[in-house]
Amino acid sequence: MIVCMNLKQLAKHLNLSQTTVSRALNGYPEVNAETRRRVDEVARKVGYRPNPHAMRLATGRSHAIGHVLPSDRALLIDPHFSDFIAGAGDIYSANGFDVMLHVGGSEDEQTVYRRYAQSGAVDGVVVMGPRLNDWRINLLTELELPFIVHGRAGDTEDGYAWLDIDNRGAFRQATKLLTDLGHRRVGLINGNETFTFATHRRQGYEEALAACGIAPDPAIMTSDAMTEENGYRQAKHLLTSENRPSALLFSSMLFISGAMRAAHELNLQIGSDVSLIAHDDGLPFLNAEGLVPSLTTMRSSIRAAGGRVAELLIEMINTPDAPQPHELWNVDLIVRGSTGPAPKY
Amino acid sequence: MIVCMNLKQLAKHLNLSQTTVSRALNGYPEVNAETRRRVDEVARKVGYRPNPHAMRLATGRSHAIGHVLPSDRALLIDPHFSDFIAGAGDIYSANGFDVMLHVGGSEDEQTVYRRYAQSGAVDGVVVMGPRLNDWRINLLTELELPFIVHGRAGDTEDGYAWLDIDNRGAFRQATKLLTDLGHRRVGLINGNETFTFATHRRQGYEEALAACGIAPDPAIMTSDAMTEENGYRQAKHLLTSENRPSALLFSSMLFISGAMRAAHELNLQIGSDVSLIAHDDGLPFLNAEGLVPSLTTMRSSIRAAGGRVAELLIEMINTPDAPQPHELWNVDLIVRGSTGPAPKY
DNA sequence: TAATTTATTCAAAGCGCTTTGGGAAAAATC
DNA sequence: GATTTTTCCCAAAGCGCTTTGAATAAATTA
Repeated sequence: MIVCMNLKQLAKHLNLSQTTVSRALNGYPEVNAETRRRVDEVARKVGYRPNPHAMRLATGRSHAIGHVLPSDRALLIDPHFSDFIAGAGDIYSANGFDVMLHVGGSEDEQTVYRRYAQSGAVDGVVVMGPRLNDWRINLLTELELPFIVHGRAGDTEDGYAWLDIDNRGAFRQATKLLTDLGHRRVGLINGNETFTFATHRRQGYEEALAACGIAPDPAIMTSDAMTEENGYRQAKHLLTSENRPSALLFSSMLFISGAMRAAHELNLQIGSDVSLIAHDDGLPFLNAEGLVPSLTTMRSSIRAAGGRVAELLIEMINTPDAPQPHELWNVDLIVRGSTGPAPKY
Repeated sequence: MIVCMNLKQLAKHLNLSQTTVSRALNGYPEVNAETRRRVDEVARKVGYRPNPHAMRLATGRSHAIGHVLPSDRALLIDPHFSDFIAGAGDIYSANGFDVMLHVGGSEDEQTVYRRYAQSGAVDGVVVMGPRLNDWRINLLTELELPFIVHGRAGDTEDGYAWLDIDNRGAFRQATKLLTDLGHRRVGLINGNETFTFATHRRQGYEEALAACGIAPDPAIMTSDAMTEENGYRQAKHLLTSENRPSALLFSSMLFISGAMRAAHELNLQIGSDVSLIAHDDGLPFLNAEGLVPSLTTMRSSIRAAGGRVAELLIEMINTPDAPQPHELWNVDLIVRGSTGPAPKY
């Protein structure tokens, strides 16, 4: 391993005590300005880096954030995770935080959280993909481990920190766009509704329909893992059904290519025979604008959310007594080529 | 925070010295069987968990593996990362290893590795998405930080541990399948060729063409980020070109839905007018079998690779003097509906 | 000038674990 | 029975950092 100077050596080198050097480096006030300058300079010159383990042991703070991915790997998490973490990662490293990632494995999720809390392995955790009344919230509260939820756990919004996008509003607005265009039969191809975000989306959709006096029809509403294949299957199914919808709303871009295939196969012109809108998390490998026709979307960057979630959590860790942050992000509806007036028969 | 018993308390509770308790728990031989039993039992009963920071400080081993994702986030990494880490995660946690993840941020990648090595923050790292003559290999070798590469860094295969799939063989075989079917003009829609895997794939493709006496034609070979949009654009471009290819080879499933859209738009029947083969990493949201027609693929689970890479790295860490592992995995060619005999004109 | 603050620094005591170097029984060997 | 070995356990010394409690010198106040 590489040679590495420790505090004691650095102190001797500087003819100072460890105490003073430590204080100088950590910005404590009781150290002479000139001394601090010297310490900083020499430390930089010799490339001194405090041993993180020693630091953690001494302070009890780990400067690490935990991300625990469920072992059943709900499909939601999958492609979205790397984007979220990419956003969060910038903030973490800018603040000197490490990410401790735990994926699946034999140890069950609950045990991992308990271990984290007990051992101080992390200073806080991010809860992703919350479900209705998610058990993690109770557990983490009980463990007194700082945490923030990306999303919400159903309709209880108090008692925990969260950042969510306005899924309900987005789907209300998108549905309204369609009804305004004259569509009376709008199908919903939703993600798995055990996830809160999917429930919210359905609610928004139903609210908008209700505003037009349209009763939601379960026959054209599906709730399923967000995959290309399901997109194809559900779209094909709905578009070939009796009294087929003239517009479809998708909970994810992952559905979309499948759905477009289905439409092509059925010789339905997208944007005229059938209108499509998808929620777009901004996945880098799937660009709504590049489709033909370009896709009308509800857009919200999951990456940006990752960054903000990280910021909020770090603030919470640094100021434990501050009130819990709640942020509800607006979702932009971007109208492009895949939506058009309802066809007249 | 939750109460937490430490070794000292546990020892007192057991009327033993810390030494003995520590040894009992860590399986050292010089402790009486009956004593060990007692220790284990009580430890389990009170839910004792050693403080990881203290352990790390004392042993100098972190029991953590580092994954550093480049800040420029080459698109390759993105959707594949979560799958890889899902496979690795199981192994890590089964062996008591944590994952330390670093994504982007201001600190540059090299500094992160240096920090890891110097501070012992991780016991080893996984290098993902290697490029030709990847600088990380030299750096990590120099730092004497155990590492394993998922993929290879060009044609130097010695001097570092790696696990790779036989990209060259796979593309040779796939190309051969097409030429055997009578295709004489086969297009290649490759990933970015600064990545080794993409170079190898091109080589395999060219070898198979050469075997039939076909000279590779740069006009029908592209190298680009693996996105849906690029799949569409490149396929459309190639399929509308003068003397268009009758078959296309894709480096990723991410290209595929775009390409199929293009084919549909051009009214080309997949499997007869144009044959398609894609490399399939087994991304959970994109299933080759579910497409219509089902897709002929070169299949290799990135998740399984993640698991094996983790295993190998842990072995390397535990037995530093063992020879460096090299594993080249075979890739299965699964023939489905998207390939057929070359059309006769 | 004496008494009090203030500004700097330091020695030493942890943080909770592993590990070294003994040491006292118990067992084995002579 | 005396000596050596083995078995089992312990006290204490780190690992490299932070932090407490004092100490010294300089500056201020009385």
